[in-house]
Amino acid sequence: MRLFLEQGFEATTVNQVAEAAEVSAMTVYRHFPTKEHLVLSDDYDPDILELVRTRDSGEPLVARIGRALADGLSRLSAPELDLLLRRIRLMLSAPTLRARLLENQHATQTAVVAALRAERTDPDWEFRLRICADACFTATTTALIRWAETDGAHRPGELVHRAIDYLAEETG
Amino acid sequence: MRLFLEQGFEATTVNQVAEAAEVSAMTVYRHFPTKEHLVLSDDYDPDILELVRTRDSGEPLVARIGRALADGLSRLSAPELDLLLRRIRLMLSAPTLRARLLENQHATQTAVVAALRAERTDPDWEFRLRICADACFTATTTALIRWAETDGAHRPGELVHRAIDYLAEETG
DNA sequence: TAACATATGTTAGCCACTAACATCGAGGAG
DNA sequence: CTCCTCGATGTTAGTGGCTAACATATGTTA
Repeated sequence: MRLFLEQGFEATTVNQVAEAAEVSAMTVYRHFPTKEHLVLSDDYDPDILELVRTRDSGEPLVARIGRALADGLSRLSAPELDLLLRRIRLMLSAPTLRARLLENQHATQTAVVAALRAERTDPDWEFRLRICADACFTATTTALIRWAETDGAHRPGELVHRAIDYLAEETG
Repeated sequence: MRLFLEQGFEATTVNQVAEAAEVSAMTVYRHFPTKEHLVLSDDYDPDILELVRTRDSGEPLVARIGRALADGLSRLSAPELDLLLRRIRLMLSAPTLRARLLENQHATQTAVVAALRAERTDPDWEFRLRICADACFTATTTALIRWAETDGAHRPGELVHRAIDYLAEETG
């Protein structure tokens, strides 16, 4: 992270990271499948799933998933938020990173869908789930980007709440 | 496209594409910035923007953008749909392609936001726009994926309409 | 005909990433 | 204590995406 922030993501080679970590480049690749994974670890999934599962299943899906994500963010500690902020800034600077993040987000969305899939048996239930989960995740990401752009002024959980509210207002 | 479909995206080298096109690899790179761009051309943007702009600005945002996307898809000809279907299938098979598509989608979303930004001056108007545009674009993509998974059974425009409806039903 | 612009080819090189094999250290079996 | 095994690490060589620098050709304009 230090090297990436100092020199930029693309300008930093994996060899430099390996050198700074006092290991060989091969070792880096054994622990992180790609250079992007050095930035994006994505270990929030279990918490998110737990939050979504324990919510009232009577709520509309968007509220249920969206509020879960917002609440999850609200619980992060200051240092966790700090790391998150740095990651987002990096992400905004390197297109390949942004692409990977979107893919990560998609993976988490898939996990959420899998967790809720069994709740109903309507033929289109999974389709419905995917639509709503996607809307919530992209809203969250957009809120986080706004958070980074405004230099962490507001609380991220609050921004996500607002994003979900906007979505509700603009849906006829 | 032929080589990619025959051998898979990752197994096909740019050199092979160049050879099949009877040009040098360098020429390929001069026309397509990356290997992924050989699959993802993304020239629908102008049509989408036009459709969104000419819609009733009194509609809620999600309906406005979502219906525009659905209508745009409904207007595609059979060969265009065929190409689209092949692209989506390829995309689903190669993670790096999926990542790029999500990035493309984000670029289009940015264009839509830029087109509608001037309509209002509320402080959060752009934020609101981004949230809604994202929801509509991911819903469209999810609908298209479902379309590809069911082997083009339904009409894609219709699926997108349904996706937007679901989003409305599940937003409280 | 000459000058120029544009498209293409060639070569060499960087860097992310992989495969194959060598090495080394910690822990268990005897 | 010794030997063996196994897991983590290093080394080397290579593939393939992508770029830069320079050379060549082809068509256009003066």
